[in-house]
Amino acid sequence: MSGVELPHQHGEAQYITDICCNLKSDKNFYEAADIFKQFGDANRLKIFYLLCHYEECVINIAYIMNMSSPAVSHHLKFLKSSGLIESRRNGKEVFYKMADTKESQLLHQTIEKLLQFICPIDTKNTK
Amino acid sequence: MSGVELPHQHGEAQYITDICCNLKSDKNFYEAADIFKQFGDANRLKIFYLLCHYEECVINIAYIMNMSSPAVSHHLKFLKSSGLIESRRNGKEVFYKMADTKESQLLHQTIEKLLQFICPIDTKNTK
DNA sequence: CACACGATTAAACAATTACTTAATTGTTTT
DNA sequence: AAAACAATTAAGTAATTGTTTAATCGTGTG
Repeated sequence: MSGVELPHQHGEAQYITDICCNLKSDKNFYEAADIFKQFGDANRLKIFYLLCHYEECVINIAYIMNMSSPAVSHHLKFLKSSGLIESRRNGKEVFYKMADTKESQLLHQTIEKLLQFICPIDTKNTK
Repeated sequence: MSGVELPHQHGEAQYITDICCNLKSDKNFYEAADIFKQFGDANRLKIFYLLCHYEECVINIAYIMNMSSPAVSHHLKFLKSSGLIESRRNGKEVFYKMADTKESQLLHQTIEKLLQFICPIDTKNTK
């Protein structure tokens, strides 16, 4: 994978090869995109944000989010499929919280920073 | 906004109020979700990643991505609408690159880290 | 000015997604 | 075992999205 010939030459063609190599290995990008996709929906983003701070059962999440249980369950399943949250059953209830992984921590940090950028005041006093 | 009564009591109800307050201010989350949405598509993620490293014209991006110009143009418009990339026209060509903003830098960092988590080997030698 | 080329837009389509309601599963209590 | 409650799954639907092809816009050149 050396000597990529681009249609237009702008002087960076010799370096672009490295990036091309990375871009060719699609799999990693699809996996990363799958994680970002989770936060592309505001409700799912809010649920994850909530679960970064507290462990909660579906009923309470639904109440806080002002959503139906099935809708919440759907989002939780989605988030869990990407390994971003984890669950434990306690009797009739299932508790969800942020997964204890590098990915989740990274994304949580990113979300906090992003919210600060978007509105410094609103997030100033966040616990 | 004090004293949120949750359907189920698990001992954290008194703290959950703060988070509820944040969650109520939907606008910020929708704005954040809009940014994450950009990276929920692998092709758009790759395009942004590319533009974090190089400034390129549409034809070259399309060639590298193995996509049609209209498809690329569509994604570029999408990315630009979120302020993640910027463009300049030079003659017949329009060059795109990562925007010089906190948001873009944050997301770029996050993407790099995430790719490392996903596959440490592939991204070890990335320039 | 006509033409070529790069980029964008429009229209159309297949695929995906988020939600609702209804039905089902799993667990606890009586 | 039956009833009650929490959670999930299924079916269906409206809305959104990513892509293709064709047409249009902008800029530079013969």
